Amino acid sequence: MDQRIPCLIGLEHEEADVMMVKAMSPELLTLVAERFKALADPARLRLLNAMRPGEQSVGELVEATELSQANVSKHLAQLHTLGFVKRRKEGLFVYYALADKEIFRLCDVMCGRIEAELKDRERVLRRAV
Amino acid sequence: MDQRIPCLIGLEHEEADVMMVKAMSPELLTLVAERFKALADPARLRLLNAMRPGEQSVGELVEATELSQANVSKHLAQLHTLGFVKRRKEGLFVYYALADKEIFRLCDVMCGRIEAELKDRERVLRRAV
DNA sequence: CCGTAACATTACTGGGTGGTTATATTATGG
DNA sequence: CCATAATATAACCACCCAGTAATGTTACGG
Repeated sequence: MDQRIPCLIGLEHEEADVMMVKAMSPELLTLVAERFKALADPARLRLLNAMRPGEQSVGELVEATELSQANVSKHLAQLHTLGFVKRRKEGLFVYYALADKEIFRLCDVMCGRIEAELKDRERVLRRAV
Repeated sequence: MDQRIPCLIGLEHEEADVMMVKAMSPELLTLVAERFKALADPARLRLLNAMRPGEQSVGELVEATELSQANVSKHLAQLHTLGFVKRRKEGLFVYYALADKEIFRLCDVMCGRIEAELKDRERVLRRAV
């Protein structure tokens, strides 16, 4: 799990700096994949997004996401199992909140990729005119 | 796509700083989910991991990952479509390389979560003794 | 107690997808 | 040309999983 392998830094072949990087075992990668899978669903991302302003009850999340109650509960259970959200019970209500903000760093990176892609596509379209 | 919503900063209720953050539309979240899905598979993560040292031919990737050739080709096609890898043809061979290193920032965040989780589990175990 | 409200869980089903096997494509050497 | 090597594609199957509908659980109020 903490084995190390060489890794090119500059991506371009000119600057062939090499850094030793943690090699990831297949077992670790399986765990990582499992986490990514939790974020690989629009419904779960909408739930996480709905929690940005702060903790929300299940009912509020149902309303915000326009998903069925059963569906929301199931997705929340998954997110909770993997540690993406924390729960707090208060009477009849259960409040969910983001376990940390790291999640949106991940989303922002993905959004960056998408933006770049859209910009690229736009550039190609302009060239085609 | 560039609408803004309030978002708590400190996660703890004491410091209730609020920042306006980009709200993500369901459409954007669907695109984001699609990207995460590409990373939500052990085989594809192993392929990406195998490209850390630099570009690799399909055959090399088959050997490194111990996946079938057809399987590798299919996964590479997916990763290429979503812009995670770039290809370079040279004679009979096709060389694949990471499109950028951002990908491993993502994986490292996930690894951090897993490490924390393992540490936590360990702590609970110690307490149980 | 009992009814009800909030949430969780179960059983089920349809669509999506990872893997395999077989076949197609492309390029090279003779 | 033809055989072959490297890669891509197609067809197929088994499995997983998101959504739904129904039911279960828990807590509150009267």
